[in-house]
Order: sequence, then structure tokens, then C-alpha cells
Amino acid sequence: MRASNYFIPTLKEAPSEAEVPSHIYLVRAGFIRQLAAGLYEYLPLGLRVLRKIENIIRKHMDNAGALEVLLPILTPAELWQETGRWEVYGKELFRVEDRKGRLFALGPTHEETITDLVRKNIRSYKDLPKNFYQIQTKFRDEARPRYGLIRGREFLMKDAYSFDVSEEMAVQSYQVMRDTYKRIFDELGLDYLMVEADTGAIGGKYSHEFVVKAANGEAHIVYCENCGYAANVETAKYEFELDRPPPEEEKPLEKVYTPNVSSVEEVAQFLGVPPTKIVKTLVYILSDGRKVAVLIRGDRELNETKLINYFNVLDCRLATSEELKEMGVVEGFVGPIGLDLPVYADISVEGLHNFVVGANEKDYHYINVNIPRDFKPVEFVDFSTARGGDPCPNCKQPLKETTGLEVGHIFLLGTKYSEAMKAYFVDKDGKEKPIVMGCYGIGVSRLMAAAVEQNHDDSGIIWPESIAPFKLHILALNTKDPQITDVAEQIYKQAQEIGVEVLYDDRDISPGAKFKDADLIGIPYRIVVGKKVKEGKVELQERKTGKKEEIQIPDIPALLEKLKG
RNA sequence: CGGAGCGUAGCUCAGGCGGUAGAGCACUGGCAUGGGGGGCCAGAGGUCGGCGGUUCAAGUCCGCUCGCUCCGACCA
Repeated sequence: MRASNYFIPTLKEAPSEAEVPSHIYLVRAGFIRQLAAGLYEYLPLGLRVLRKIENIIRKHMDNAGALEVLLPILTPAELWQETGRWEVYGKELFRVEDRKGRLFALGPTHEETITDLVRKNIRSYKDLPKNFYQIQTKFRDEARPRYGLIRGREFLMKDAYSFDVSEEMAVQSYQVMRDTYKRIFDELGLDYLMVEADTGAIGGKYSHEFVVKAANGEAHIVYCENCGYAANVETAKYEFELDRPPPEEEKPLEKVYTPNVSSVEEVAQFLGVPPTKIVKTLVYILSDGRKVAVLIRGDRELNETKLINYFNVLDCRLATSEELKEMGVVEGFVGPIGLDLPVYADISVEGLHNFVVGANEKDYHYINVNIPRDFKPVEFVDFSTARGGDPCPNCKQPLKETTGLEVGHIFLLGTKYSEAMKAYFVDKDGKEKPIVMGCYGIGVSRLMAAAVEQNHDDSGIIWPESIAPFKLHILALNTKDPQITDVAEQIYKQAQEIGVEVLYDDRDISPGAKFKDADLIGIPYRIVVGKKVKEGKVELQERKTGKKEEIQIPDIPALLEKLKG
């Protein structure tokens, strides 16, 4: 491709709305443009990268035996109502109405659609297993689109759905996908982790996320370098036993005056005790209306996902000041003793002795509280958020903590959708059974951003070779010098003949501008044709390392062959 | 959805006291130049987000509205 015929609108300055490196560089280097909040246009360069990512995914999915389909973006509301997700998915679901008033959703995911297709067309165990996938635009009416391609309202995803006759077979399909995903992310050249994850709104029995390590990621994960344990903090466990303070002799319960002292830090300082001996009491309202008190040790953070899962509800939130008042609860001094709410305790509270809690009375705390002497929780449950330094649940070595971008998520769904939508098959024994499903997503457009987050420097993007828009960038430094343009043209033609994807900067602009653009665009290899052609030489530069090397012109075909391979 | 900020040239931003609209970069023509966004000359480019109000006069003050961004809630 000749740059003079192409479209690469580069920008010297970062657009004011861009915050993170991937957004800044993808816009500046002419890969994407923003149309509205969370909506992006892919320019020719951007589309090339997107297609590369797609094709890598497609290749591995095909190799794994998955079958590509293309499902409509518009999905009838009735389908979503069948599974209950018309309500459950909430405001994130983009809803539209046709002229007759019939309601549709712009698909954020396609479990309902694919399950409908399968129930209408698959009857027998002989038709199974099947795995269908598509690469399709998805929609989410995000409350807050952010960070360019990382969180858009419209984005490209690969989604796949497996259908099996039994859970055993479904687990096998799941494992095939897990291995396939590893191959995909390996080939994409990204630094990623596969982590245990929560199933969220998709539901299902268990799931794994594929997380690309990135400072701007929304996924918080912990992992163990020793044994390989890795999990999203939403679901991560840690070895509680090693997190316990040593046993103590029980001291008598005492109520102490703690004027205006309510936060853990304040109480710890005021009473001269470590936060590990203070127990926070949090009052939560569950989405089914239940009100519960949850105890957790002062140094630990409660994990609302674990709470939601334990109580089997859609959502939860802390009670507001007004609600606490209505319940007769004293904000800032809440405690389990004499509280008229079911009290659940995090596992961190189990075995804790002589600790501090609020006294349900303004400006008072109890000290030397002990279980079960002073109160008894309904149950001890793992509610706390794992963090770096916690002992690994498998091997007890300290866990590491990092943030990342979730670029893939696989779920063993079980029969949640097949039962809700009556997707049954007739098994060998002649009995009708629900199909066992799995679903598997990859954020294609998000991967493009993730790759840039992980591969850039102060000058611009450094594309991994597998997804770079071109392999080779030829810079003819002075287009008025026929000797230079002749050589550059010749290399360009050779590269095309050999099959190296090449961008040829033949524009009549200053050399500096060409170098700056080339750095910004981030094509892995660069051949600079300049003054040295007089000595029969050009220069090869590697974007990643900045390494420069002089090449004799007759050696170029060999070099191109190498680049192709 | 709560809180905050910002909308002026293609981009990044000044101007704010109410009185003829600015800079840098980009763009067009010309000249010179040709290894890191370089120089000189000339030029084009604006319903100052929109609607309404105050005023002799509004980019500037007031109200409403739309958009974009940030923090939070939420989320892949």
C-alpha cells in the first residue's frame, strides 16, 4: 500500500477526550476516530488490525471444531423475557422499538438467540455435540463508556456456545475452548493470565477469565507465582487459617466511651488496638428486600460479589443513613450484640478473640467481645476480598495482585438457558433432557486496545507482529531524488511479490515527519531509503528495539523472505 | 444514575471588563530544503454547541437544553 493513496490521518497532539495510552495512540496514529461516547469508527489501519485479530481467533475456533454462524444483532424481547434477562440485564440492555411497537434488544450477548436456533433445529443426541460461534458487533448501553475501545457501547466480540448431551461432555467442550483460548492469546502475543472468575449476569456453574495485564484494566486479580493459582478478586480465595491471629484468653466484655470515634482507623487509634482486632458491622440491603448485617475484620474489605452469590440475589447495596435510622441502627456504632438483624460473619472473624465492635449506641463500643459468648452469627462465610500478600489457597505462598483487562471469558453454563427456553434433546435412552451448554467470549475490539496498552512507548504503538496492520514500512526519505525513489519502489514491488504486507511511505513530506508517523503507527519493521543508496545501502530498523542495521541492496530479497516467514 | 469540569478554526487551546474573533499546529499556493513533525512569503478557514432571556450591543451575563470528559456507583 502506498501511503500517498492510503488514509492515515495522524495527529500531533492527543485528542482532549483521550486518557489512556491505547485510546490516545489509536486516535493519534489514525486507526480509529470517535463518533460519539463509546462509538468508534475504524479507519483502514484500524480495520486491518481488527481483521488480523478476528482471523487468528477464527483459525483457532475452526481448528477446535466450532462452526461459524452470524446471528442478528436485533433480538426480540420475548426471547429475553423467556430467560428473565429482559429485567435482569437491566439498563445495560439497549432497547429499541419497531414501528408496530414490538420491542427488541440490540444483542449484548446471544445465549437466547443461539438457544432458540438450537431448540428449533436439534432434536437428538445424534445432533450433538455442537459449538457455534460468531464474530459480531455487540451493544451495551454503558452507564459510563470509557477509555476508548476498552469500554465502548458498541464493540466487536467473538462469542461461542457449546451444546452437549451431559455435563461430562460439556466439561470436555469447556476444556477444549480453554485450550483454544490459550492458543489464541499466545498467538496474539499478549501477556495474559487465565483466572478463575465469577459468572455474573451470564450465570452458570463456573468460569474462567482471560486477563491481559494492564494498568488501566478494570479486573482486579490475584495470582500465585509458585503454584499458578489465579483468580479475579471477586471470587478469589486465600488461606484463612494462616490469616488468623493466635488464640487468647477471653477477657470480660466491656462497654467503653468512644466519642465521635467510628471508623476503623479512628477506633484503632483511640483504643490503641490493631485494625485486626476491630470488627466492622455492615448493614446490607439485598435486592430481594432482605436486610442483613455482615461482620468483617477491620483490615479486610468485603466482597459484594461473594455476598450476592451467597445470598443468591441479583444485587446488594449498603443501607443508607436514612434506612439505618428507620431500622433504629446507630450509624458509625453498629455492632452485632443486640442487633435486630440476621448477623453473618466473614471467615476472618472466626476464631478472633477479645475484639472490638460497635455497641449500637452513639459514642460507645464494646471491647473484649468473644464468639459465641457474646453473640452468635448465623454462619461464617467467605465474604472478604483477597489481596496481594494473602496466603495462596493452594500452596500458601503469598499471592501477587495486579490489574488487567478482561479480554476473554468462558462459562460452563449448565442447563440454565436450555431449561428456561426448553432446549431439549432425546437421549439414547429415549428420554428428553435439557442440553448442557457453555459459552465463550472474546472482546475483539477490546483486544486491539489491550495490545496497545501492553505494547507502546513514548513515540507510539509497537504492534505485536501477529496483529500489526503491515509487517514492513518503507520510508523513501527524499521523493525528489530519483535514485531514492527508484530503490524504494523496487523494494516495494519485491515485497509485494514475495507476499510481505508492506506500507510504502512515498509522500512528499519531510523526513522527520515520516519518522514520527512511522513510530506512531508502530509497524514492526522499517526500511529507510535515504542518502546511503549512493553507497548501495538502505537501513533496516526494528520498531520494538530501535535497532538499526545497514543492508546492501542486493541482500534485500533475502531479507524480505525472512520477514515473510 | 449521583458529583464535578469543559464545549471558541480540522486539532490543541487562549480571549471572559459586554463593544469588528485570536495563537500554535494542520490545510491551500509559491520559494527554498531533504535523516527525526525544520524555514520564508501569501492565503483560506468560525451560525464562539443549541434554544431562549437581559441589553443600544452577548463568545462574554442569566435560564434551559444537548454533547464530551473526569470522579463515584455499575460493568466485559
